Amino acid sequence: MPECLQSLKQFQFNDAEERELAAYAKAIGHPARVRLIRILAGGGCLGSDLVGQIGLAQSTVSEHLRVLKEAGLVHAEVQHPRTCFSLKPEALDRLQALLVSMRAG
Amino acid sequence: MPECLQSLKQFQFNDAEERELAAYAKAIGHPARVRLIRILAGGGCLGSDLVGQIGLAQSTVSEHLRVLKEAGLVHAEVQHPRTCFSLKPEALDRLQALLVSMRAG
DNA sequence: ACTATCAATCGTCATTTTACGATTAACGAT
DNA sequence: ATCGTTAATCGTAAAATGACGATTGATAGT
Repeated sequence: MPECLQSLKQFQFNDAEERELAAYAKAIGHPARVRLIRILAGGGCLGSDLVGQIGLAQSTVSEHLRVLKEAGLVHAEVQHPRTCFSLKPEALDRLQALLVSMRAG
Repeated sequence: MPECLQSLKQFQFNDAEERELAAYAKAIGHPARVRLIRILAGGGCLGSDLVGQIGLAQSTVSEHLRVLKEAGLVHAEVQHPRTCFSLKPEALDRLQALLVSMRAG
């Protein structure tokens, strides 16, 4: 019997929060998307000079941005033919809060 | 010309850190793994009562645990035929630090 | 030696993700 | 009306992921 056997306490899970955290994490879980966030965190937004900053095809970058948008981490404001991308800081706040609460529970 | 055009500043990227963050996030990016972490954060560790707590097959839970181990988030100590799983808090610390530094950069 | 137990691994399948080039849509400027 | 620019979308292909049941390996107990 391992001494590490936990007291089998009742966990009250919060499905919604768990899935929320997983969704944020999944969105961030790619180097290209981390870099995109990193750039957007650097202030304001900019069209797809983003494409230049990342060594990927335009369509691929667009797809990564779509993922980030869908996860609610990034906001896009179309001003044709450009689109302005910006970080949604409140989403990162939320993510950090979820991380903390997962540890403390 | 969108007023949000950023000053095109030189970003000095830290590839290694970006990939590190992405790897952590990717590992957390699944509800089942969030739940596993959540349980393990609740103290000590326990064999695969984990399997019971999560509505998935033993082999599937084992695979999720493997992912978490590989990402360095969880530690496994084998005491045959059981294995004790435990959270590595320093990994979560690191993750949180990376998140912060990504925002500030 | 045999059995029971538990986690890892294997083989398989369906789904999702990542990436690309090509095309399309939406405008501003000429 | 045409052209250029920019981002989204489409079509496609390769790879990775998630899930399962079945099998295996490693012990402790009988």
